Parts: sequence; structure tokens; C-alpha cells
Amino acid sequence: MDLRDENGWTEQEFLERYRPAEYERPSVAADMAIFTVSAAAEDNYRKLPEKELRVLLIQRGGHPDLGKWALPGGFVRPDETVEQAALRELKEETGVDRVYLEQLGVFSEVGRDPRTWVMSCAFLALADSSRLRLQAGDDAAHAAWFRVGYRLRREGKEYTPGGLVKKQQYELSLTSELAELNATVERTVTLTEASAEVGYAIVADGGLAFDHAKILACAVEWLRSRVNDSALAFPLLPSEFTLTELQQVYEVILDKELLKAAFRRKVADLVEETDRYTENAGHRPSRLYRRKLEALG
Amino acid sequence: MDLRDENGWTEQEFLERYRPAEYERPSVAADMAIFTVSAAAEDNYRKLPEKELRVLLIQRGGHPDLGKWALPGGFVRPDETVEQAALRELKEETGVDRVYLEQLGVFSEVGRDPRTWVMSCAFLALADSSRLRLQAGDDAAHAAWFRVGYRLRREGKEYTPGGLVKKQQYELSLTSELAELNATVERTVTLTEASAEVGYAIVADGGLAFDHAKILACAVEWLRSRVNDSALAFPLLPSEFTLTELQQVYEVILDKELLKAAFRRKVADLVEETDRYTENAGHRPSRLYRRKLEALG
DNA sequence: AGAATAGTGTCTTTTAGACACTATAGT
DNA sequence: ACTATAGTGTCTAAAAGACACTATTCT
Repeated sequence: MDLRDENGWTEQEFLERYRPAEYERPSVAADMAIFTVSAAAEDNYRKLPEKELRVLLIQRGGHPDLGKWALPGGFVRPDETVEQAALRELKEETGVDRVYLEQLGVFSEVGRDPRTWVMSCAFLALADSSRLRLQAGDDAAHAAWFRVGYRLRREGKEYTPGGLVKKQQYELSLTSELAELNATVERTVTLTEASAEVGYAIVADGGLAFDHAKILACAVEWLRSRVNDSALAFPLLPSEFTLTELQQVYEVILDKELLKAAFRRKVADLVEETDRYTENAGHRPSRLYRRKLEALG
Repeated sequence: MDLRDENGWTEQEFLERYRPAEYERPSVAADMAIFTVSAAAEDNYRKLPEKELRVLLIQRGGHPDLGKWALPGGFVRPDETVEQAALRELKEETGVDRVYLEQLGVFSEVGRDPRTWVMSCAFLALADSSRLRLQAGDDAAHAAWFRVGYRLRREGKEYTPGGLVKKQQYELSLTSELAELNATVERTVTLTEASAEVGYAIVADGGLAFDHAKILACAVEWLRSRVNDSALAFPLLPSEFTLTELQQVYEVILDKELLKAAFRRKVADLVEETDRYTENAGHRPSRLYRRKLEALG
């Protein structure tokens, strides 16, 4: 590039003279909501165990928010992308390295971290529970998989001049052997002629650190809104699975029962049969399926 | 909070002693793809003018990438969120302040800015063309609305052990009176049993600065994938519009013609009639509709 | 045999696609 | 009168919902 700027410099000359600006810079953390679907305990040998949606949380071992539960994560380094940082932290804290990873968004509310200017680049990760092994990180006193519940509790509309504001309070309940957290998040949809805006506010953090209740609410909503489009359920299952297991993943994410026949029709093109069946189930065995790679793009 | 950490400090004591870590920090820019739908010139007084999807680009007046075209944007400040930064920059550069704004994601590839470590938090904004007035910012030699084209040019699949890689080359063409840019972006979908990953790479930047061809490709794909769910089309229209105009917005985003009867059935619940009609159109006048606020959440 | 799930068939309802038809201001 | 769009009706095809029925293995 031989173009010269108003100082008569080429790009090369400009870069040699360039000194990072005096602007203040934020720390950027990659935090992630890693979900898995695991089987609850079942005493009746005949019945299939119920599936549960679970998310990994780590109890903070230092200030700020000492003792509260937080999403695993860490700061992004200059030699990596935010995705690489997320995968690195995930590997360090759970030992998993091949997961489905998706950006949720940047959470940058002023004052969200009392130490300094920190924005969080939040990720959603999905992993097959059979491949997980949990490793508590160095900064974590404890780590645990929490059962996730997310339900609408209250809803209200309000008409304003030229618009409509809709407020919904969702209860986010997280349960594990170590703790039971109940956070309340308010989702506000502001609708005007020209724009639409969705905002989240934490009404009660329920023992979750920073603004992580908000991130988790976004993560669950993201999951629910996208489970149908793409093949989001497969990363949550082992490579061979029954159609009932696949259906249970959908049901656990949507928190809603689906009809078997319709579900099977819908996923028919996404999977392919194997010759194998489940065994010793206490009832009729079930054919195992594989994800059909040809499908989807 | 009276909890004490391993040094015996309370959170207050910890924060008083806290010094920002020595970690290197990135600059974070909020860049945005602001779209509008405007009417092309039409010589036949009877015919409706064709609609065009347009995006605002600014020609860089300084190094690096001097002379190339870039998305408007600027650095995030410590006293604002990334959304506020995007809106502030938008206001400064276009004079618009009430727009639909959505996070697209963080683009953080190492070396994407030759000066220093800069990650871009990319936004998609939608605005009604009748309300726009363009103001060239201080750092911009020129600014212009570019007609956007985004088409698949080449596609290929490749089977790898345990997976499938699908590569698609899209041509992104941007046309204005000032310049005609043709970038090529490769979209790579990597599918394995456990995960799925979508990556973008710039094959040819066509005169677009930094990785902005990639951001624009993501923006157009985001628009196309979401135009149906939510009421994405309304921010692109004035408050009263004809159903044909609404349909044209969908068509211009999807780059595809839709059937009138089916389209009207689909949007019937999203709009409400007014008593007003278009006038002097050279043909039968058309009823004006308004967005129905009651619909959607 | 009985329990519990696997898997299929079919009827109904809803939604989308296709296309033809009528209606009407403006020149 | 003619043009170009506005707007509706209807047939068909595809997808989703509902539900009943048969099949099968393990205890």
C-alpha cells in the first residue's frame, strides 16, 4: 500500500510510529454457560430415568462475590480469539475440549464488576454428559452441575405514548447437592413504532455472582428459541442414541412434552439408523440412531 | 457482605486494595452494519419503484486501510455499555437515534487490526430510510449508502474421518455512486458427531477495511435467518405503510419473491388497518397499515 | 403374564404454495 | 379504455397435532 495519509506517511510508516492510544481499555472475560442433559436417578427398573438440563457453576473462592456461584470463565489473552479463550477455560475447568460453542453476546453494564472495567463475552456450550469429567479449577472452592429451571412467574403489559412495554418476571432455579439458588430476572420488551428492544434486569440474584443470572436467562432463552432450527440437540447426546433420548433432550430444553409420532416425523431426516439396539432395559429395546451428517448445513 | 477471603479481608477491604491486574487489555470497538430499505429510481410513473437493501459505509481517511470502506463505529468508553457506544456512534455519524439494534457478535481474530489488540463488538441496526440524514463523521473522507448483494457462488462438501466440512463461497457486492466493492467470503461449516462450528474467512476483501466483509456477511445472514420470526421488517418502514411495501422489505432481505396471498395471510396478525390510503400512484390506491403493538413479545 | 416403552397408522387441523379472479385510481 | 397494482377466493400440498393401536423384551 503506497497511499499516504495527511502527514504524508505510508501505512508502514504510520504503523512504525503508532503508539496505543491513551484510551482506557476494558478487561474482557469469556464466560460460559455449559449445558448438559443427564439422567435423574430412577428407582423403578422398568421406567426410563427422567432427563434433566444441567449447567456448570463454580463457587467463587475469592472476592468479589466470595461464596457466590458463577459461570466458569476467564480473561481473554492477546494471542487468542474470544472463542479460543472460552475453549481454553472450558478445557481447564471441565476437561472437555470438543463441544458445541456459540456466542451469546457481550454483557457490559457499567459497574457489573466492582473491581474494574470488565465486560463479559458470554458463550453457550453444549456437551454430552457421558464424556464429561469435572475438574475444579484453581480459583474455585467448589464446582457442581446444577439442574436448571426457568419459568415465567409474572407478566404485565403497559401502554405508553407511542409504544408498549411488556415486563415478564422469570424464575431461574438452580439445584445441586451443594446449593439451591433461586434468582429472578425481569425481561423487558419495549416496543415502539420504529424499534424494539429487549432488556434484562436482575431482580434477585439468588446467590449468583455478578450479572450471571442475566447471562443464564439469556442462555436458556437462546436454547429454547433455537432448539428447533438447527441440530442443537446432537451435541448433548452420545454419538449413538435412541429417538426417545433425542426427544427427551428437546423436552428438557423446552420444558414441555412433545408427541412421539410428530417428533419422529420431524427428526426423521436428521438421523440415520444403526443396526444396534439398547439392551437390558426392562422393556422392549430401542433402535440406536446416529446423526445424519448429510442433512443440514 | 462480611465474608472474609483467605487473607482475612472483607470484600470492602479487598476492593480498597485492588489494583487492576497487569494483564494486557484489548481495545473494544462497537462497529455497526446499519441497514435501510430505499426505493430505486423508476422512470415509469405507473410502476412501483423497486426496493433496495442498503448499508452505510465510511471511507477511511487515515491509516490503516486508508481509502478502504469500513463500517461506522468507534471505541467503547468506560462509562457506557457496548450498546450505548453503538448508539452514540450511530447518532454522531448518521443523526439517527431511534433504531432497532441487535448484537451480532464479537470479532476478535488475532491481528485483525495492525495497530494493536482491537476486538470489534459488531451490531446490526435497522432504520427507516425516510428518517435518515447522513452526516459524515470527522474521521471519514466520505460516507455512502451501498446497495447490498449477497449470493452463493460456489459450494462444496468434503468428508473427513468422523465428520463433514461444507464450504460455501458467497459474493458480497456493495454498490454506490462513489464505489463498487466486490468481496468474497468463505463460510465453512464443520460438522462432527459432537459439535458443529461455523467459521467465516475473507477470500477477497474487495476494498473493505479490516475484517468488515466478514461482519457484513454475518449481518446479512442474520437478517435472512431472522426476518420471519420476529417483526424485523417494521423498523425498516415508516409508521404507516402498505402491505406491498412490507412484502418488498421481506423480498429485498431474502433476495427472493414471495406470493402475495400467502404473505398477507402470514402478516395479518402483525398489522392493523388505518383509514388512510396511498394517493396519486398511477393505479389503484393501497390501504395503509400500522404495526399492531398487541402482537408479539 | 404384566409392565413399560418402541414404533406405526391414520384422522384432523393448520399452514404454506399456487394461481386465478375481481377491484380501482390515474392518465 | 387501459395500465399497473390492490386485494380476495379457492384449490392443493405439506406439516403439525392428536390419539389409538400393535410390537417387543425383561422380570
